[in-house]
Amino acid sequence: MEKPPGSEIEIFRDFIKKKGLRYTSEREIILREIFNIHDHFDVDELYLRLRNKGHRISKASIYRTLPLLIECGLVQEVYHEDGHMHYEHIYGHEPHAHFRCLSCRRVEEFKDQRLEEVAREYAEKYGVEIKMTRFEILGYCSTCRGGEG
Amino acid sequence: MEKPPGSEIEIFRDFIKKKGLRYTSEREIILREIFNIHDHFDVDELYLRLRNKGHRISKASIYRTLPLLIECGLVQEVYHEDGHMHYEHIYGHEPHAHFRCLSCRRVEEFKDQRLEEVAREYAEKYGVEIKMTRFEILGYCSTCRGGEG
DNA sequence: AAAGTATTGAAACAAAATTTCAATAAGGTA
DNA sequence: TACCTTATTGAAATTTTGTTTCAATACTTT
Ligand SMILES: [Mn+2]
Ligand SMILES: [Mn+2]
Ligand SMILES: [Zn+2]
Ligand SMILES: [Zn+2]
Repeated sequence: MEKPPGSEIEIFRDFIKKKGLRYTSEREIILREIFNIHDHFDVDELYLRLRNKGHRISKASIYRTLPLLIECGLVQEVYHEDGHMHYEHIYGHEPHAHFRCLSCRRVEEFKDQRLEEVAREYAEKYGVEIKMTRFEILGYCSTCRGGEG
Repeated sequence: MEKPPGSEIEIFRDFIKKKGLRYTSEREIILREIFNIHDHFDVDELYLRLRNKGHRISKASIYRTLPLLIECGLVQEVYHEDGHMHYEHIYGHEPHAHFRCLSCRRVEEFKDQRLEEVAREYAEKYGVEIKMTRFEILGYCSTCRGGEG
């Protein structure tokens, strides 16, 4: 086991400091809430959760903070659906792929060693530096297939 | 070699008919233009190409036609960037994955047998019906890595 | 404490995508 | 062919997502 470099809070604070930015309470509250959501989420859901907890953080701040969290590798864009992006926190989770049902919209996660292999080999062969990979299967889940969907 | 079921035009016409819709000249012109674009494209680019050829087809019609082309498997959403979706025609092309450079925005295609294997095995194991798969590597290309990007 | 600068929320703005609606055209029937 | 029914179209309005502006404020350094 490798020792993890620290909590998401530490990582984010260090990242923010290293960029010469300011570690504000709004940024930390957004980060904390994202790591309380153990599911895929969108900006609206995050905003409403914060509001319901009494935080008065604007959507503008959420939209400004998300790219920072993505840049430092704590959060990922997962998929674009219904006209907006869906995210997830990834720090502390193993890489995984997604199956999305086009009918009921259910999203399932799964792991497969080979996906990282493919990416690693591509990076090796073409000399690119990988920031992230994304593998999605879109189709109809066992419940929905054959139905009217 | 399997005999292909027909040209993209035939496939689209049959699909439209089977759905009880009407095969209009606008829909065919959009389809033809998409299969003239041998690259990833977005709605605006497609619209301008049509206009430059003298076709007066509205963006509304493009936005209405794209989901039909996707539904019948001729076209795919490739990636969402700069606030809008990017597409490609896929009929007649082997499945492929994409590398996208986060700095110069270059997009490279590559094939890997294993990706379809992973999807096939997932489908088998969980009884889902695959409509499409998508594999992306995001990172920095050999030119951009190390640079200011 | 003062100066300098990044961040914030609110509102204005920009852009993407969808919807509305009257005119038109496709496709079926006589 | 002429006629009928109904889906489709373009243009404009609308909705929604995401970005930018800007004055107030908070952080950081001197
Ligand atoms: Mn996930
Ligand atoms: Mn491609
Ligand atoms: Zn389903
Ligand atoms: Zn590059």
